[in-house]
Amino acid sequence: MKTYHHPPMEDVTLPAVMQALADPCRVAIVRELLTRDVSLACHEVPLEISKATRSHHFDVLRQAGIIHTQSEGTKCMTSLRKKELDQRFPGLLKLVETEPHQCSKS
Amino acid sequence: MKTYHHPPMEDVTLPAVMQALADPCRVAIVRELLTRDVSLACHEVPLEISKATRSHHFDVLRQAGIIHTQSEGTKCMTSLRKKELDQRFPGLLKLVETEPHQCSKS
DNA sequence: CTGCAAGTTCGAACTTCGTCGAACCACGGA
DNA sequence: TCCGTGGTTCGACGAAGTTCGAACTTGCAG
Repeated sequence: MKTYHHPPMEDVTLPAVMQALADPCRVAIVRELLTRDVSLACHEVPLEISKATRSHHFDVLRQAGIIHTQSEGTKCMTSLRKKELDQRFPGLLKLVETEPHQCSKS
Repeated sequence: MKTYHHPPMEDVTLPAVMQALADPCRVAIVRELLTRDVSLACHEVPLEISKATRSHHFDVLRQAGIIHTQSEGTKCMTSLRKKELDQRFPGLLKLVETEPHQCSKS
């Protein structure tokens, strides 16, 4: 059973978070988590990209402190670190939530 | 006298803005403009980078719709597109303002 | 045990980014 | 008219990021 590393929120910097959210796919992932407000398995987020790329994007978000991942059997359940994010970067998630945008595949 | 192109705010996307703010130097520039609340010439922002790189960063911020630049004699005065940004991405500038961070040169 | 489904890891190809020096341009002052 | 200052542009470079297929791992169902 795989374990994941999640950085403590105080180590997360603004540029790092911005970097993570600078990709439309990753914004789409965060939005999905925001609007459905539950844990999701990676493959449940609708994206037209390969498994490998998908895994990579979740990696980036995790290292940026934005999501939390946990193995459950053969799946890996992902949730937003919502409370912590709201405390450290107030308003950030709201930006992602309300912004009208499009999800392309790159 | 050089003129600059400034994208209309409705064309600015969240990933693009995030991308622009994903660099510590550029965050530092925006912060400087925020806290001093005036137009500044490029060279007045304290950064340990070359002229060329500085020009590049201002370019990126301008294309991302974050700053406005105007020639004045031999200088170019730069200001934040504060009102527009606050309307399109409420809370964004506040994030930049309040986040404790460090400006390294890369 | 076998097979499948969900994810991860690896390596490769490719693109984009950050940085700089050098050359250049344009304005203003002496 | 010549010079200095403030910025831009160009070309180059290495570092970093994106994407994929293929091979691998792990747990579950039958």
